[in-house]
Amino acid sequence: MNIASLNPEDEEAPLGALDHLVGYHLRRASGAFGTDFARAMEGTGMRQVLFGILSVVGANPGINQGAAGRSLGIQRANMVTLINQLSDVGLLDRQTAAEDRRALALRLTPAGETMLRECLERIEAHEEQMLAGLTASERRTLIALLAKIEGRRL
Amino acid sequence: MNIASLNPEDEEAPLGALDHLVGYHLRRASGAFGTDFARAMEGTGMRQVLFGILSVVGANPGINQGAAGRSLGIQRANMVTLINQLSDVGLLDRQTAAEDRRALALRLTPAGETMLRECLERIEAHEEQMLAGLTASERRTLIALLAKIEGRRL
DNA sequence: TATTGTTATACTCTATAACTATA
DNA sequence: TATAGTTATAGAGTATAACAATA
Repeated sequence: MNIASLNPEDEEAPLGALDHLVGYHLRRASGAFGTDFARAMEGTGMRQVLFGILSVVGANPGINQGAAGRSLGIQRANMVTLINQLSDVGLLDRQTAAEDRRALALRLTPAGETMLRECLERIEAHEEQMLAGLTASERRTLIALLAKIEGRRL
Repeated sequence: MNIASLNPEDEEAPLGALDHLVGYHLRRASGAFGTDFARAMEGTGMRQVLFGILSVVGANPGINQGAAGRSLGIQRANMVTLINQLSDVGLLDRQTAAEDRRALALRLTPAGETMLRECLERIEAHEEQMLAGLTASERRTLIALLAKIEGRRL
């Protein structure tokens, strides 16, 4: 019963250079979060992007579709379908903006407010589970480091 | 000249609850890395997934297609197309494994070795740029924290 | 002219189910 | 029966270009 064969098939194979790359670990960690997020949202119809929109609109009632997208890094063209989806299920209300008749002002419906609140509860449990291995201080550090990286996008 | 209007359109709108969620910041940071990775790889035809495969195969010559996928979190079915792409451009060699005629043993071609080496150079510059705001110690911390999170996937 | 939202489109990544050939 | 690879397919995220209405 040898501990490791030359061609490892039971243990995970070493990753090579990849293992030292921040980008790789970001991708895997983000993917793991995404998968568990989907599981946590089961039955609600919410996804990461859609919840993001609910959150921003909830925090900025009457915000323009474009501005909401910009704050989330979502392109104009892609916002259309996403807003349609939220509107179609009655979570979001869109009306031509009074000051600028090109723009659409977004607001949560009462159902949208409820959905935001209920999802947030589930998400907090999901984050708690995904971050169980990290102390409160480590979680703060992690967010701070990630925020620095995001900043470099713009 | 007021600092912030009630309906912010020039500044970025606040994100609401989203801003305290690790999952959100992971997604944005990972996306930023992905975009810059693509820019850094321009002209090579390499993408994050494909480079990952090159790296693992390079570190484990003769590894089975399935084992390579498992170590990267890529499903069997999706490996097929990816390996085809690498094989089609002559970066990767696949041969029926001697010990198990169901399996395919993967190896880098000389061109694959070169591609791996050259991409790695570009990637190191790309990571350096994306992480310019972080000290060496912060980078180590970040990788360590991310690794803990990934572990929770399996 | 520039901007808001829209349509059309295409590419990548990921996921599931069913098949084949070997073991 | 189980495993390695394959095929087919579908959903989701993101990207670009071109257009209409409004500013």
